[in-house]
Amino acid sequence: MTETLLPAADHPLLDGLNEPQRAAVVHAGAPLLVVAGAGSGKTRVLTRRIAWLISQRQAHPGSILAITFTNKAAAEMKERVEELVGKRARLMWVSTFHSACVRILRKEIDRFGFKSNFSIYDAQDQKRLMQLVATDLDLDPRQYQPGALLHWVSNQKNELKDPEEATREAHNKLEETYAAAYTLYQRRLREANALDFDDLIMTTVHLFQAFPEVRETYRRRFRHVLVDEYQDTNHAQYALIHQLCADDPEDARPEAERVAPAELMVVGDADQSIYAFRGANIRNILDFEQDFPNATSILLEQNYRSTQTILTAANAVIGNNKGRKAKRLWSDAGDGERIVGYVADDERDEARFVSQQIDELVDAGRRAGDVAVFYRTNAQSRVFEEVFIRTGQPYKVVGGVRFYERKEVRDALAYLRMLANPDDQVSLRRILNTPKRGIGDRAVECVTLFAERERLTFWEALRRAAEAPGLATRSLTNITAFVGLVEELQSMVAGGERPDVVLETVLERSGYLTALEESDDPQDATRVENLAELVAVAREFSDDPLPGPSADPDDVDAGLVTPGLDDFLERVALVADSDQIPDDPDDPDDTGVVTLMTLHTAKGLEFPVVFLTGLEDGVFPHSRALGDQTELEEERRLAYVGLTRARERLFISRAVVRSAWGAPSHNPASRFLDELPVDLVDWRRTEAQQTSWSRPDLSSSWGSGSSGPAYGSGSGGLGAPTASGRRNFSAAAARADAAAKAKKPAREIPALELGDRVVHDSFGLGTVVTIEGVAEKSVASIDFGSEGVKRLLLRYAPVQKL
DNA sequence: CACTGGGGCGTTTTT
DNA sequence: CGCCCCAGTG
Repeated sequence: MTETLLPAADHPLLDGLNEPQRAAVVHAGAPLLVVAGAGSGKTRVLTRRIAWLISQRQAHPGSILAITFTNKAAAEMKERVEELVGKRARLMWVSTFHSACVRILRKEIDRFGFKSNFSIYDAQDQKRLMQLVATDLDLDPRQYQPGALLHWVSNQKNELKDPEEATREAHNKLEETYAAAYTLYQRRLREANALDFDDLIMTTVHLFQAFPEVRETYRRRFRHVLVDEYQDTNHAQYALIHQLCADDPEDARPEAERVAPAELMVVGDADQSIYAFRGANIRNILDFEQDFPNATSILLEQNYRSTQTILTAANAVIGNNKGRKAKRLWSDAGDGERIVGYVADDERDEARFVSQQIDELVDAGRRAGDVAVFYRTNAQSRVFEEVFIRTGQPYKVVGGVRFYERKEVRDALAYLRMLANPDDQVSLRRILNTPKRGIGDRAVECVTLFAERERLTFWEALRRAAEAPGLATRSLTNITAFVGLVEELQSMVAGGERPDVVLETVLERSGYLTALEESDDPQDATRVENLAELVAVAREFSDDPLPGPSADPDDVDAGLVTPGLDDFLERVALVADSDQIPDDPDDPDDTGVVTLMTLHTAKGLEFPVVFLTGLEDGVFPHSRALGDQTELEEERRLAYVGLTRARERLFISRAVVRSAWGAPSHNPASRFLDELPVDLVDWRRTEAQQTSWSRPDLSSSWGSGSSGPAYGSGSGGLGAPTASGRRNFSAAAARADAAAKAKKPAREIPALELGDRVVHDSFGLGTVVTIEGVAEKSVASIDFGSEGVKRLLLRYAPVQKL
């Protein structure tokens, strides 16, 4: 199969590539595994290969399917390929597994009795639905928590097991109950014309299995399949790829008549597999050569990202994992600077260290946007935020409390989802009485019973609520009004109105916006703003044409269609955390902001300066992984991912004492620290240098070597030690302490006015929204941005006017 | 029917 | 410590 034009060695698409990279780009024929170490230029290889396929091997762009991990990665890849080969690139399918499956399912799922406007249920929707299921089955909520049930269900789906199979395989009471919950859960999903995340993949695979002609259609269509981050695929995703790209064992036709399978290239790095907890199967990449006979592999070990120091450290750590394929990253960028280490007294001290280092870096000419701070769990971001606010360091947290998880945003989207798919029970129930319109639990109960008896969907039952027995007249009136409202809105959607217009109308006509505006809860002002933001998102989305389903291959622009409500909902359902990363990188005018994120979110990214924080046993590696070799190795891979994000400078830190939910605990150093070669790390401060004995005032209350905050000379400024280092404190003592703290200043009440900027000891920077009362009794509502709006009694609140 | 307050929980990581 | 659920009251 290699009679394809031998690459002219100087072809521009091969410019600046090393030998294995070139080989991957021009490879033709057999399935190819590219084992791409961190920073080895795999994105470059992927984009160049796609461009090569199109321009050198005459592949039609529409015959290319490229799977990436996030939508953002997909958009970037598409853009880069477009730069190389022009607008035709738009016809490619570059997307996540989930988006690709949705696209297929919208077209084909009617064969399974779903309608193509199906809803996509996220974690919260799933939980609600599972709660309904558990109630229906009379399950003891303590023994069978929705979360645990869903976890089990998710595993079944990732293994492609439908409820029947799961039921057959249940061999004890527990499993039988789980299987029963799975069965009913799937039935409810179907009734709601909804699929959850895992269903998107599983259903597509089942569709291909049940309808060979459909599978055949896509096998014919996709001549080239490329999968990024292959180490993080689960079994269902593997099966999907296999259906598209392996020889079809069920195809009985003679060899000559069969469609040759697509050319497959997967790219990945087993050392960066960090999603086993959600079903990713590291075996997919390790066994690639068995799964796809006569596959070849190419190893990319030269790293173009980091200094050799950073790579040596990363190699050393990952080397402690058993049974991995040998791979050693190297760089010719030189050693660079040593890694800087710091042992902090507590998490606050750690954050202060990070902040101070960033200051120094910025003074030395570094952009704040070059810096990222990583941590193991989202909760750890908080103290960094507090300190950054105090020091005036602009930052951005990626992930955490997400925009799309806010109550008001979810309410608004529930309206839209219910309009697009009236069977969507979860969304419908959510907004039925939001804002309050006098349809309470009693009424809902009546309608539910009526629906069950008459075998109607919940929506149908609402429309025929007049026939429902036991419904109060007032409830019926309210329901009728609601049904009228919905039908009116539905006609808008049916008329093809733009998503942003629909959204605005929904917010107006439903009274949702008015309710928020009239509310005296100060948080609701922020909610109005968030909804305005959502409208803006919808508007931007509506303005941007999408590639249509039946694009004419020869006229790229003819294939573009105006996005509809379904498209908008789909986009919103499938966004990832890392899709929201500020993408400034090289704007010289913009010095950017420090980025904070979890290690998981950091995958696939790189930063000139990286702070890897919280390196403590119990934090990272996480306590739940400590007793389990497999999980510990996954944590180690996570460490490897973190280390290899750094281009030039790497800082590592830990805190001796860390307070988790109010209670301080003393954490030993992370075992990963012991795995770093000692000569690579410049420890600016070690545990031995801590001055824990310097606080005689606390000697009576320290149980086991807790050290109070000991500030570096001169840098203090935080006054007396707080209670954070103490342990064994009763709640009463803590309260008394807080009271004393509040009383102590006996300070005057700050004279605040609307719009004043203030700083609060724990909420940080805020803006005064309202003022009520006078003197001793004056209460201000202050918007603390990500912390929300707080009502504070100014006499006590630790706020200062700026 | 709506709201409030107490009590009991629990936390990894996320497409 | 903060969230969510439930019970009791206006």
